[in-house]
Amino acid sequence: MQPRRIATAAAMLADPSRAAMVLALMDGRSRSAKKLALDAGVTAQTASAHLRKLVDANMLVWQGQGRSKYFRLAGADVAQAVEALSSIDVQRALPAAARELRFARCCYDHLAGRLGVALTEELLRPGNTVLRDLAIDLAALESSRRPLFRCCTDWTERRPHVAGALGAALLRRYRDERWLATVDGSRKLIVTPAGRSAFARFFALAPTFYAPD
Amino acid sequence: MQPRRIATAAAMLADPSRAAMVLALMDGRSRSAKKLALDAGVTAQTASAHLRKLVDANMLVWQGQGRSKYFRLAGADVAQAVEALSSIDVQRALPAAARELRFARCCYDHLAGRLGVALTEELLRPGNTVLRDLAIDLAALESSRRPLFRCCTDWTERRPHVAGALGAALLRRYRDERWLATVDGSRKLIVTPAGRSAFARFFALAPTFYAPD
DNA sequence: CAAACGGTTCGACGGCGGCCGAAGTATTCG
DNA sequence: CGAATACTTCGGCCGCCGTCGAACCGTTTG
Repeated sequence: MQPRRIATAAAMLADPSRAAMVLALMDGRSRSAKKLALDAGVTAQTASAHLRKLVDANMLVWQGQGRSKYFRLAGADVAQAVEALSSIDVQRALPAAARELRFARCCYDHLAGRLGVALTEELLRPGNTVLRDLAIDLAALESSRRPLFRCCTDWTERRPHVAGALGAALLRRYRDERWLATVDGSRKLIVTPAGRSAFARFFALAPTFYAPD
Repeated sequence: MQPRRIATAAAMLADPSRAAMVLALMDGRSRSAKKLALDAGVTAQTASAHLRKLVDANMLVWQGQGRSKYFRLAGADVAQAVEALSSIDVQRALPAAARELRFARCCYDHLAGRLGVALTEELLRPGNTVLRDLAIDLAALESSRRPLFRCCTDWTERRPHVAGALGAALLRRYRDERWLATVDGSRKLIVTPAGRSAFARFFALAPTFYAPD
C-alpha cells in the first residue's frame, strides 16, 4: 500500500534528532557519527540507533574509515524531500537564521537560494552558451547512472533551481574556481570577488543583483 | 529552530491514517471528513482528530457546507512534499498499483506521470506555440497570487513536470475539452480518443508514445 | 417536533519509540 | 601490551500519541 510507504519515509524525518542529523548533512558532505550526535544533541548510543534507521530507510549511506563511520545523504531525492517539507507553511517573516541562507546555500550537492534560481533561469534561456563557455562535459555526466537534470523547488524562492548530476557538477566547478566559498559548518555560501566578476561575465548577473532586498 | 519545523511537518505524514487521507486528496479535489475516515480505515472520531492536526499544520484547508466539512490540500507544496517522500527508495519493480499511475495521473491539481513530463518538455521547447494555440490567458494567471510556474519532480519519471497556476490551468483545460478523463476515485487519468488527436496536433505526440513500455 | 446524520469532545487504554546508563566490540595509539 | 576512542547492544524507563466507546452539538429531513 502507498500510505504505509510514505508514512515510514516521513517517520524518519519526524523525529527532531534525526531531522537535525539529516539537516546537518544537507551540504552534501560526510560527517562522523559522533559529530552527528553532537549536532542532534543526543548521546552516541541514541545517535547510533537513529543512524541505523536512516540507513535502513535508504536515506543515508555510510562509509567506514578506521574506527569511524562517515555518513552522507543517500541521494538528491532525500534532499528534495527535506526542502519540500520545509517549504510547507513558510511564515511571512523568516527567522534570521533562515534569511542568511536565502541568498545562496547548498542543497545536498547543488546550489540553491536566490543565486541558484537566478543562475538556473539564465541557464535555461534559449540559445545560451554557459555550459559551453564553462566547458562542462555533458557527455561524461550523461554517462553516469544519475539523471543529468532534475529540478528542485526552492523553499525560499518558490522557484526551481537545477539539481541532478548537472547541478552537482556546476556547484563543484563554482567551488573549484573559488567563485563560491563555504562558511564554517553551515550550508551558507558566499560569493567571492572573483565569483562576482565571473557570474557577471558568464551569466550576465547585474551588480544590483547583490543588493539586499 | 529548523529541525523542529521539519520534524513537525514530517510527523503529519508519518502516521499511516493521515498519510492515507492526504493521499486521497492528491487529486486536488475535496472530500468530506466521513469519506476520508473511510479512506483511512478509522472511525469518525479519530479522523476528526487527524484532520484537525493537518489543518493546524497548514497542510489542509476546509470548507463547511451544511453539516458536512469538505477538505482539500492547502497547496501544491504539500503535494510536492508527498511526491518527494514517495520518491525515496523507489525499488526497481514498482507494485502493480503504482504502475497504473505511471502513465498519467494528477498530482494535486496538475498533470504528472509520463504524459505530464512529455507535455512539459514539449512546452519548454524554444519557440513553441502551444500556449497561444490553446489560448491560455497567461495574464490572468499571472495576476493570481499563486506562482505561475513551478516544477515538480516526478517520482516515477524522475524528471520535472509543470505545476503552479499554469499546471493547474492546463489540466483543467484538458479535462474541460474531454482530452483526459478521471477514473473512479483514483488519481489515474486516461487519454480519450479526442485527447490523442489533440495531443498529436498541439504537442506533436507520436502515436508510438502510447505504446506500453 | 422527532429521527437521522455529520462532526466533535472526553476519557481511558495500549503500544510504540526515543532516551540514557552500563557493558561489550573493534580500532588506533603510545 | 594497555589505555583511549568510536561505535554498538542491551535493558529499563517514560512520555507521547493513535485508537475507540460513549456522550454531546448542530444541521437536515420527514
